[in-house]
Amino acid sequence: MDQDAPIGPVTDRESALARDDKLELRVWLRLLTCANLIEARVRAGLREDFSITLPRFDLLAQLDRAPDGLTMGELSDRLMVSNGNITGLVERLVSEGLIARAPSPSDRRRSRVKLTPAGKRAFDAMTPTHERWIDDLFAGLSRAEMAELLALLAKLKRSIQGSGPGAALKDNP
Amino acid sequence: MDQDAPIGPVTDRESALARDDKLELRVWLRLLTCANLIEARVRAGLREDFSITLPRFDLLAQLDRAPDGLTMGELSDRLMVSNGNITGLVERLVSEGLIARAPSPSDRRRSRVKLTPAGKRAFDAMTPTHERWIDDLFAGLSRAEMAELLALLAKLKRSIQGSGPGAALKDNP
DNA sequence: GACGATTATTTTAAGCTTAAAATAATTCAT
DNA sequence: ATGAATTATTTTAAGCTTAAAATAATCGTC
Repeated sequence: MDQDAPIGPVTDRESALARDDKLELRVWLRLLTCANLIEARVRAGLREDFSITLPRFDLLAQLDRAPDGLTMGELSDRLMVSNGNITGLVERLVSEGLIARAPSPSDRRRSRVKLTPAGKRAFDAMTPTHERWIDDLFAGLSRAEMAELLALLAKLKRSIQGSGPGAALKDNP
Repeated sequence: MDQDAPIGPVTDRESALARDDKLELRVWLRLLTCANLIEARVRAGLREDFSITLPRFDLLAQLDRAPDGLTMGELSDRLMVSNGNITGLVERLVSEGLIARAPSPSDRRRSRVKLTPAGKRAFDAMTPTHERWIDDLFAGLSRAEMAELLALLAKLKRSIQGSGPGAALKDNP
């Protein structure tokens, strides 16, 4: 028996943090908790309703937004996973007939990956349900709160990208 | 030929979303982007500076906050991973000598996992550096902004837990 | 106190993920 | 043009992760 239904008080990574801990750490752990909770719901929904995994869905979603297809490297960037990861993921989706690979004419190192008609159809069948799940998960927030959250996350994203490796040697204006 | 410089603008999952897309989806994807970026930094830092993986560090961190140790199930809840996952993670950390398992005297199904002195020492050696990484990543936000973000994420967390499976049959006040 | 239901954990099979090394094609400065 | 450096991708080995089934112990009830 699996016991993964989070009924009752959830005791996650961040709930146990004493309240005098560092603010940065608390925000990070709460952010991680939210991301994990949402991801778990979406993953379960995709499996139960569509028998597909989250990584495969994410890859299809990227291709759906790119009518001309994407290279392996572009997929790796957008999904924020290692390039070696994409190789296997693409292989599995090709063998399922949901995507197709074609060598790039100009650069023989590259290949371009596209949705097949079947892949497009499969993705379109999942989108409305997926969007409903997300809407439900955010139902407790007003549009103003979501906008505020979006803005703060944008600032955080810039902060992250401004720190770390190469922060000093940026050549951007 | 690629217009994407290695340092230049990052093209991740959410950057490509048209701005008329649903607000909920945009917040979710930006949240995911931030979580992925932070996780990647921490993962790389732990590997480079301490030769440890993120899951192992996370498990040690949970045990550090639990002087009396935790059961396998408690670890699974707190780290928000499957119970089967914990089995292997604990095995590896036991074989490294960083944690120890002891059968629960009252319930022979359970076992209690604790940090060993070596594990405590190893974790204490990593903590300050880890905290510095997090502080750096959040350096672009004021304390007020972090507090606001923390509050919005708390609201989101409640929203998530209030939706989904069993939302109607909650027995909590 | 026996028995069905519940709970804690492990096992299994498959898939995901990473970092590092390897392969192969392109670019660039001679 | 040649060769060094760069870029795109695959391979490899190890580890992580999940869902589902299996095992085993406890609990509740009669």
